[in-house]
This record gives sequence, structure tokens and C-alpha cells, in this order.
Amino acid sequence: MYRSHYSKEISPNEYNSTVTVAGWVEEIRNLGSIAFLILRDKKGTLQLTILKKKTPELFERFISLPRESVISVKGLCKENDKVRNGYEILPETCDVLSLAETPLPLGVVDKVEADFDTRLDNRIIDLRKPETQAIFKIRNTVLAAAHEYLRSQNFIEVHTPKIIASSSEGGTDMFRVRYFEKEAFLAQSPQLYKQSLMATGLDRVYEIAWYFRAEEHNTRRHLNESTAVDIEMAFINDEEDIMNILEHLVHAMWKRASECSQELEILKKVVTIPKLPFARITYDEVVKTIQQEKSPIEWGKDLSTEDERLLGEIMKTKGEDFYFITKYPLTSKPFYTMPDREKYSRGFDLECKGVEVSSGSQRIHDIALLIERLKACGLDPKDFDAYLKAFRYGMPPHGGFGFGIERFLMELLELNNIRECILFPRDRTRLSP
RNA sequence: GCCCCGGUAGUGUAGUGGCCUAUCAUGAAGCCCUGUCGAGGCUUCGACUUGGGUUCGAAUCCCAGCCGGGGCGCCA
Repeated sequence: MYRSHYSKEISPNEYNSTVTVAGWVEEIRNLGSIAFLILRDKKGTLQLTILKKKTPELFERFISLPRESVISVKGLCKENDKVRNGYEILPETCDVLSLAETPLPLGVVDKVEADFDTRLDNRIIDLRKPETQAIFKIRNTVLAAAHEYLRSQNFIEVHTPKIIASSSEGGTDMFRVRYFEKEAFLAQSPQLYKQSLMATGLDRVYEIAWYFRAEEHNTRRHLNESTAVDIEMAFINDEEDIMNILEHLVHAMWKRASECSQELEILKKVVTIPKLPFARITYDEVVKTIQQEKSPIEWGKDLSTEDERLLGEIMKTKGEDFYFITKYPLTSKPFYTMPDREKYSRGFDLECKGVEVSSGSQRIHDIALLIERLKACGLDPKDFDAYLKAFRYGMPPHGGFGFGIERFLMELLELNNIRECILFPRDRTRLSP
């Protein structure tokens, strides 16, 4: 047995009894005749205290261990007020499971900061840091909350292909892959498949999966491989039904994140739960607001990054971190978006503090209109045969959204780089590790 | 796709033509020390992205390459 207790599981019940602990050697302080070894495990750290007089052989072995080696130690647990945890362990046996090479390419507890790039080059060591790990523990929690909420609303989880035959929606660049004798692409979104599923009677589906975009951007907010929560639901009245699910989903995720007190403390963040419902502001209102603040913006265009940021600040003064921008011009939304009146659409974005975290819409379910819109967007309906087939034999009114996990986490934890939110980021230049 | 910026020991830095045999911290190796928790003290180790050029002299200036960071557009 390598471990009987994790560091944080040891309580006064274990005092004066023998425990076995295991983990990484974080630090050794050798004072000559007494040495202190800080051992780190999943839950935290603990102190081993080794006396040269009592256990001379063990003492020599311990003080020569390179930092970050993995050991398992059996010893007596003693109460001690001088130690942070309130106890220390006096080792009796030590099993060295893996020796770490020196020097470390990245210190786990060094007193100098490392560049983010260095951290990513040595991500497995970076992930040993509690503050890095905390992000992924919270990520796990918010994803669990998403599954839970969507299932409670009778959504079923589906998985659609990630190797696909043609462009999902035009627009963004896709990665090409060789598929035997054919050319294929990595999916940029599950859009066409999740819509197709609305013709099956499943009515409410969701997918949490990876998407690939070959955009050559290099910013703090973009990844070439990212994770999203996508939903699609049928028999909706209008896009308001979709927005209602989205805001409750975000609320559930945010709320659950706020309960990760240990991780938030490590990250020194406070998460305040947003109130429901989120504000709704139409695209026209946004244009008007921004024009009052600065130079006019062209109607029909999507908002620029700077406009979004400005709007974020304005909404903040009204106490709104989250808000929907609704009734986008049809020209700024993809072909499958349901038109509304002359030039508008039933498309919306969810913004968080000036950053787009989700976009969705009611979709077109009438095939004639869909083909018309494809053509209007400069796309060839022939390329969408498989997709269009789903609309020929009975397709109910429907809609959905896509919601970026990393963007969400980045805003939730106020991190300044989206790469912090994904274990092994893929960006314009990084393909390894 | 367009634009801006950067590259010095394992890590993070100082350095703006000679005072660089390159600073400091962190780290590593070793020695001293019985209560450390950013332990302390001493010793040692370790670096100018590559190639060309300018110059009596280049880490420093110029050109090109390589690698990286950021902004915009687009998007999540």
C-alpha cells in the first residue's frame, strides 16, 4: 500500500498512529541534525520530520532526494503546534518510487515566476502547482454542473462526428485531413449534425466536445482546438426559449463554481453569482449606445472587439456582467439563422463582461427558405445535401446555441489568457506538448 | 491574412558601443547548523537565438533567418 491517507485527510484521530503517505518531494530543509521534508499530494502538503540521531540511514536518504521525486513513506503521525497542518510525520520507512532529474525545467515552488511559454513547455510540472490545478478542478465542476442542468431539462447527450466531409457553415477556416482517398475536415462545430437531430424526435440534445478552427489568430482569447457546450431543441416558440435555457445553464455553472471555496481561495478569486434573468439588449440599442460614446459604427456589421469591450463597461455600470444582444442583422449571422422582419434575425449573442461567450438562434426549418439563404450567403446548396435531407421529411421549428467552455472559464476566473483554461493548448504555433 | 513587440545560465532578470573576465535573484552541487515553514551562513556551477554585416572594438547598431509574445480582422 502506497498511501493510507491524503495530507488533508489526516485529523486528530490519526495522531499517535502509523500512517502511510505518498506524493512528490516539494522541498527539503536540512538543518544539520534535523530535516524537514514537505510532501505534496492531490489534496495539499504535509511535513515529514527526520531526526539524524534516531534514523541516521533514513536521514541520509531523505536529504539527498532530488525535489519532485515520488516517494511513499510510512511513519508515526504526531501532533505538533509548530507545524502548519498541526501534525508532522516521523518516518520509519521510505519507498522511493521515482527519482526526479535535476535541475527541474520549471520549479513548482521556486521564488521566481516563469514565463507562460515556459510553463506550457513543461505543462505536467506546471500542473503540479495548486493554482494551475485549481483551474482544472473548477473546470471539472462547472462541466458537471452543465451535464446535470441539461439532463434535468430532459436534454440527452449526443456525440456527432468530428471528421466531416464539408464545411459546417462557411466562414471560418478548417483543418483539412486526409481520409483515405478523400479529403475531409475537422469539425469547427456540431452545428449541422445537431440540427439534423431535430428531425428525429429526440427534441432536446446537447454535446460537450472539441472543435477545431484553423484561424491564424494569435490572441489571448483564441484557441485552435477548444471545447464547447452545444445544445439544440425543437418545438420552440422563438429564440427566447433558447436564451432561457442558456441563462439558466450559465447560472447553474457559475453557482457551482462559487461553491469551489478551496480552489477559489488558492486562485484568490471571488465569484459572485449573477442574477436571473440576464439583461436583453437589442443590436439596434447597442449601436445607438456605442454611437453616443464614440464614432458611428456601420449598421449590419458584427461588433468589433473594442465595441464589445466598451459595451461591457457600460453594462457594468448598470450592474450587468451578463447580457444578451438580440435581434442581430441577418447579414452578420450564418445562413441557418431564422430571419426576422426585413433585415433582422432571431440570432443572439451572450456576452460576459464585454466578451462573447455564446451565440445562438432560432434556426430556419423551412427547406425552401434555407436554400434561399444558403445561396444568399454565397454557398452552394449541393455541398449541403446531407444536411438538407434532414429538412425534407419533417423538421420542426428549432434552435440552439454553442457555448465556449474556455471563454467562460477565462471570464469566470478573470484569467488573462485563454490557454490557462485548457490542459494542453493548441494555438497558432503550439502543437506540443 | 494584416500590424506591433521580444529572444542573456535550468528559471526570472540587469545591461542602450569599450567600465562585461556579463548583474542580481532563484536553482543545482557541496560544507556548517536540532524546530524549519520565503530557514540561515559559506563555497562552487551555470547564459548573450542563428548567420551575415558595420566598427579598432558588438549582448548592445544594421540586415536576414529561426523561435516566441501581443493586437486587429474573424470567432467561442
